[in-house]
Amino acid sequence: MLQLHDTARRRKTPFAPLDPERVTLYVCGPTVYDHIHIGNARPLVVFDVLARLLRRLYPTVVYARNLTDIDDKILDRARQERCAFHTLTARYIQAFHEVCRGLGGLDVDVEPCATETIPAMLAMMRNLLERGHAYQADGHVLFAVETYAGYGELSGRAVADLHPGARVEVAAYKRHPADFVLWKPSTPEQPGWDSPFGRGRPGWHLECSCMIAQHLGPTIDIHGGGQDLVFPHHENERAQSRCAHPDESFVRFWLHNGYVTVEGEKMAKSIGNVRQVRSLLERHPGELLRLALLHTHYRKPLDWTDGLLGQARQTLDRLYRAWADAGSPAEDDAAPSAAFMAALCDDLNTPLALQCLQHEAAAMPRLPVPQQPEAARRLCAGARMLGLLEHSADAWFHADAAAALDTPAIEALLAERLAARQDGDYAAADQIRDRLLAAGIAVEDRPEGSRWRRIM
RNA sequence: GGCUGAGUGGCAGAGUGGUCAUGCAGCGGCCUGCAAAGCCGUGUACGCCGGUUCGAUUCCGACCUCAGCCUCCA
Repeated sequence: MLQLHDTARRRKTPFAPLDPERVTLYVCGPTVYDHIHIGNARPLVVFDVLARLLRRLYPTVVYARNLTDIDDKILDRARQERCAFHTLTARYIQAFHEVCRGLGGLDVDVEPCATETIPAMLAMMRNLLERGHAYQADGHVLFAVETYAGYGELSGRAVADLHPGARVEVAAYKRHPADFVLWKPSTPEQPGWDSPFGRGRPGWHLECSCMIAQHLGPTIDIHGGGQDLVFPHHENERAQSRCAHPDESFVRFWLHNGYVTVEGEKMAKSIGNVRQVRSLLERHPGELLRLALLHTHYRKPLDWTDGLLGQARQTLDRLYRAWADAGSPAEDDAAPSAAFMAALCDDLNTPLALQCLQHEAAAMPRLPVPQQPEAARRLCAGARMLGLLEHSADAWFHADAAAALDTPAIEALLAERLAARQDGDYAAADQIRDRLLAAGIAVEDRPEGSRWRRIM
């Protein structure tokens, strides 16, 4: 049985989809104005694992992740770079897709863009205006938070507790300081869409509400995102969607992942410690980054350090080794162990699930040989739900990641070493081994012969 | 100030009202020409103060510390 921590209820709750034949999942995707960093990647990886789990438990899962491709940050950036906003977004959408591939198949079923959802946004605004939940002022369409009694329920805030203007001056045209923008006017040089409210562009919160309604339906099972989106983004989404569709609950389970810090500090451009996924992928396999992100429970803070990557490397090497020693069997329909599934079903406890895999890997050599392939298939099935063991062990250990020596050179040195060993010239053999080690190649002598692997 | 979350052994990180996390690092052993890998064994822990309890790291309360949010940052 699957249970998930729901932010609105503030506790783990047994999960059952509205329609057991069609589970719906929506995750807030990136605003495409820059390359994504490791903090952005955390929800992508976490909810990818959730999607893989759901796909195993239910016949159909529809997973949507949006691209916010119209936003003031995008416009600012495009102005700086003196290019059209869609040129900028096209570039970063492509970069985003490359990173998704690098992280190992962060595939979604639907990937809507905000700019393709404008008609639905106009319709929702008309709806909210008719119902009296929105008003027009100074070229804007604004949502009136005081018309929705449930405002603040998700984030646990009372409207009175908000300190509006704490960071940003309140616009004079707002009826209530907490009112937020659904539609804002564009100047002639800014991109905009013609509408009954004048030429303008949508507010951020409205985009997500409409993409959800259009692609998944008025009420979805799970909405995920980073913890920082709880307020105001998700609180506002919830308010406008519930007011536009009063008979619908909008989202049945809200899931939020914790923040990523770098060496104990907040990741920020001003500190200069932003870890872009693109750069990390140049130095590390995607599976390593995945494992590092899944090593901590998704709701907890995660501190990104070099030690974390080293640890992930150890764990993955161990899994690959155990799997390879049992013949690297893999079957698409193999089932993970019950313990592994129980861990994932308990609010996506990936650290515990990884422990299960490590147990299974360690127990493998002690099993009678005929049972080993089945155990290895189980291990692989679990690992692949986490997006791990997707390569062959050979490719994993021998990957040519800008190493000092290429594979033929390594094989030649190993042949030379073997000859020295056979001659009893261990000094020469050890010298070659040291040379390989200095080049990042570890050698293991096994009964059937020497084998090698790249180390970090 | 308000809201939300977090504080576990040298490090990372699960879990639990009273016997085990696990991995890395350490130590001892097996294996090895020596290593590596693997295996076996082994030590160290639950922020602080109270309360409930036969017994609390686990439940309750206060406190301390850290992080995030408080109008558009995953």
